[in-house]
Amino acid sequence: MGATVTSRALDILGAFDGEHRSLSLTELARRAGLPLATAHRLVGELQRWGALAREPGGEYVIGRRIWQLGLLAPVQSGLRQAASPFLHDLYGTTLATVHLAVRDALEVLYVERLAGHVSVPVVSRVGSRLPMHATGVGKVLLAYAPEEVRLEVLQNLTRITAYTVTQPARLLEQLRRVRAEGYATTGEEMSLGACSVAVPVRNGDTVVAALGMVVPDLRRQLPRLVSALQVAAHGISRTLAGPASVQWK
Amino acid sequence: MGATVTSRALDILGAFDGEHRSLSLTELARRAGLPLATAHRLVGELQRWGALAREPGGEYVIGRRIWQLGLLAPVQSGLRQAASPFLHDLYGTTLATVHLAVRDALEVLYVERLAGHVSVPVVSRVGSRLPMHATGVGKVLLAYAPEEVRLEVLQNLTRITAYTVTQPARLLEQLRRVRAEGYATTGEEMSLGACSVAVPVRNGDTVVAALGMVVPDLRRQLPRLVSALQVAAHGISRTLAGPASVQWK
DNA sequence: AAAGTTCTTCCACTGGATGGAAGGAGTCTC
DNA sequence: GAGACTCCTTCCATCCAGTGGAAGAACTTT
Repeated sequence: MGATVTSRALDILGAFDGEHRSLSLTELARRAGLPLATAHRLVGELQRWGALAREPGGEYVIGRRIWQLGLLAPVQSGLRQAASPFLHDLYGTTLATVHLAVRDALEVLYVERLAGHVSVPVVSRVGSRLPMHATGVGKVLLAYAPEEVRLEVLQNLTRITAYTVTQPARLLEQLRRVRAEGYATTGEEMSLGACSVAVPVRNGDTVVAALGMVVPDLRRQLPRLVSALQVAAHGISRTLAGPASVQWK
Repeated sequence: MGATVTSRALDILGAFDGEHRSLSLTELARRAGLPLATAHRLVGELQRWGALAREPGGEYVIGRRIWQLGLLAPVQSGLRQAASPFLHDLYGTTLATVHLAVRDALEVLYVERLAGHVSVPVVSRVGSRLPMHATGVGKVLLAYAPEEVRLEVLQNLTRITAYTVTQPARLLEQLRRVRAEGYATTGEEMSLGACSVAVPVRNGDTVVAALGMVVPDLRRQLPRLVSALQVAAHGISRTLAGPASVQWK
């Protein structure tokens, strides 16, 4: 094998995801790729600490202590909190689905999402990951990502809908325009019936997040949406750079 | 020593808290009680997995992966989501600080909190823990906790303000009344200038959480607040019991 | 009651974990 | 600008915590 103990414990935690919020010991062992006895021992220890909890039915779920720890992550305590009021304003004035996302390795990680009943059905959830090349926020983040990230992503442009951009050259051209014009758009590239616009959120000079909206149709209202997004993005940037908040250092 | 590898890895994670969101390797090792070399190795592994992240300055913070995992905890995905709209309604009609909390071992764990600018300054934050005997939500949770929990808590009634109830007999009497009347109150027992009311939130027959509000003065408006809280609590209960939501099993 | 599950415990062997020590890489001090 | 800091990284011989097959307990199903 050659697996460290820590990596095994982490594999157990990694066995949980949006589709698997509660797992029996056996499932957990199988998904983590560990022998039952080993999983049993590790799971016991994780549970005692509070990383996992056991439901009445005997199944394991993520524990409160992990939830609590997660609240300390900078995504949550810095970015998310700084952005929250601006997202609400945006949502209030447009009533479209609003997204805040960061780049995590080669994917988009959704940090916050506001969606009304009215709005277009969207795939993303808070905490979920999507490919960068097919989402508005993803294109923004990719446009400002380090060269090597961009190259790697361009090598693997998987098709999701008929409109997904899968030619590296075409995407590169789009990214160039994102940098030039300050916003990105998509048209049914991730899911049919959904278009999106997104703009960068900066902290100082570096782009730290992207702010986007999803609407059924862009054509008519693009300029209006872009400026609304930019106002909000600037607000977030100012808050981030601002009075070092309460929670920095 | 006799510490398992897993426990050491967890000690590292446990070194982070609300007052220590970012730690240098040395601090981390000291707080976790580990030799530097050991901490270094474990921290590296945690970072590679995404449990920790490294800031530009070289300090470690909780990583996005932990944040993401935390979103899967039942506290978050079941209770918190079910309660959210009702909390907003409550807040909207009263403009007081609103709290949702659960019992975690012998303490109150705050799951959600809405506070306006207007409201009384309060100690609690989302994810923080406070003693049960000095908070409204705590008294509710204690009143419905298993006998053994109650006994243990009663043995250690630390004084926080001049008004904190520290006599076991007096607290027991209060808890009896909580069960009889369906709500609990506090008057400056946790922090001066703040009073609170709280009611239980049930899932079926069992009390799973407490819903509370903090106000500068109770006298005049108690009945009004209690009924508002109860309406909201019932709503939450119904949602919890309800259509098994999207996210159960 | 027999044949399934899934979970828990045990224990002799072994390879991953350990941590003191030495060596970088900055930063401050006089 | 040499010396004294602090903080981080790497190395490796020793050893103890981790391992996981197997047996058995606790259920459920047939």
